[in-house]
Amino acid sequence: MAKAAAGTVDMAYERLRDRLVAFDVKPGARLNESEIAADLSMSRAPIREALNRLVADGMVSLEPGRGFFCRKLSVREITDLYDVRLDLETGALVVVLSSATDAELAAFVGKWRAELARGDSLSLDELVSADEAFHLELAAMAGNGPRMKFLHNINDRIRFVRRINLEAPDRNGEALAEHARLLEAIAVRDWKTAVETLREHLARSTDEVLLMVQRALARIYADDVA
Amino acid sequence: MAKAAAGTVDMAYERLRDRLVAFDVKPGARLNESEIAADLSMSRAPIREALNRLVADGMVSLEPGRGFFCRKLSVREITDLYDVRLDLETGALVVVLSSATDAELAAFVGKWRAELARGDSLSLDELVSADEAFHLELAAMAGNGPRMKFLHNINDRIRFVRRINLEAPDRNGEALAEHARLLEAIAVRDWKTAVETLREHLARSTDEVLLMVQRALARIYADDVA
DNA sequence: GTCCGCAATTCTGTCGACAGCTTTGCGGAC
DNA sequence: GTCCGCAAAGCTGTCGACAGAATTGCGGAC
Repeated sequence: MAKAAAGTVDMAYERLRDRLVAFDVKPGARLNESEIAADLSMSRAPIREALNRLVADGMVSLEPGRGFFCRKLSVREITDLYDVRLDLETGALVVVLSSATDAELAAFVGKWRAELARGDSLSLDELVSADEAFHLELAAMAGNGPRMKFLHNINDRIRFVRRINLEAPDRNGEALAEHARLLEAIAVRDWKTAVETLREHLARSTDEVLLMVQRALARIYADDVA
Repeated sequence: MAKAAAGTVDMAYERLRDRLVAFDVKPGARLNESEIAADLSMSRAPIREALNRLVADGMVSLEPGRGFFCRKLSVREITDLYDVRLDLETGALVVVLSSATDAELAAFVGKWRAELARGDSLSLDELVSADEAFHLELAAMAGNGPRMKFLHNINDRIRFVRRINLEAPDRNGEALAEHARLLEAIAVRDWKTAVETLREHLARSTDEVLLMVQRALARIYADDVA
């Protein structure tokens, strides 16, 4: 009764993380281990191990004696995460502009020029993943593993509201334009405008985030109304 | 047979993390669950849960079917972590200088002026924790929870080599001087020199890190020679 | 002396069980 | 009608056990 192929805990971790990212579980709700175990057809042990990983990720909290709880959705946390993301991506951008080869830069710019060209024809989901991929691939060129891990963690935690933010038609057009501007600055290694554009692109006022979170909560609790 | 006071897993997590931070376990060595369980007087279950948290922290890796292994000590990872730390602390510094009240700034500056004044009389251990506390408290003033969690994680992962770096007599004097300079720039909200000083303070060349890691490895494997 | 292969041992990964705390839900008092 | 308290149910936290894979160590072949 050893393992199932390769990593039963990993599977539980990924599936639970996906649910939490999408807020399939309501914020602050308790996670019933037995229920999850039955749902994923495994024992409680691997579930608890996966949940403990998610505790370290900040995706769930553990109240001793009471169990695991879904992360709350707070304005403060989202703005904080956006701030950290800005720091990490800015740092990566500077590294990339100063140390990437011309070929690497050209490949990146070429690929994303093409992607952006057909930006209007993308569905919302495609647009959201393209947005995330753009930022991640740019940062990945800096070749810093730990930074990428932090960025992935941040992306998981903000994805839900980020998606909602991009739903606004004017906002996603704006985002595409900002990407294009950033891309052209990168193409010519224009350090200053690239950083400035990224800063403006990622800057989120508390008011804006408040709105995003409110809409997110409405979405999450929508089916309770029906 | 419920729980012991408050969080058996937490205790295992903290004790294991302390060992891993100090490289009481050799890099790449396999962690024997039964052994650890016996040592901490508990079952394997909470040990495995704690280890899974440490996987998410990047302190151990999990090879499916083979077990948990202590993190390796690589030059690349240390430089990467230093780079990320620089980004995070720089971001925090900017926030602090632009949004902290005069009273907060004065309190911080006053406290650390006094601390730095008696810097020469500190033992190495005290100096190391003072160094870490200085940076953490400064960053904490930005009031960003996630960023602090990332910084704590980074500190845990670089502490061993950081300590060795501070052992060099000239280096720790240098560090104190840099702290002092940074502190005075903060006192007058001199944004530019503060950031520049921090940058120089945290900049680590690959060669320098290579030396730190080499010394670290020598230290870790020292008892094998005897 | 070295290398290969097999057997014994060790360890992981998972499960089911159980003790005790938390919560829930009912019933009675006021 | 509301509130308090108690009993029943549910869930967590931990343990021991076991099946199967990985490693180790021995013995024989060359």
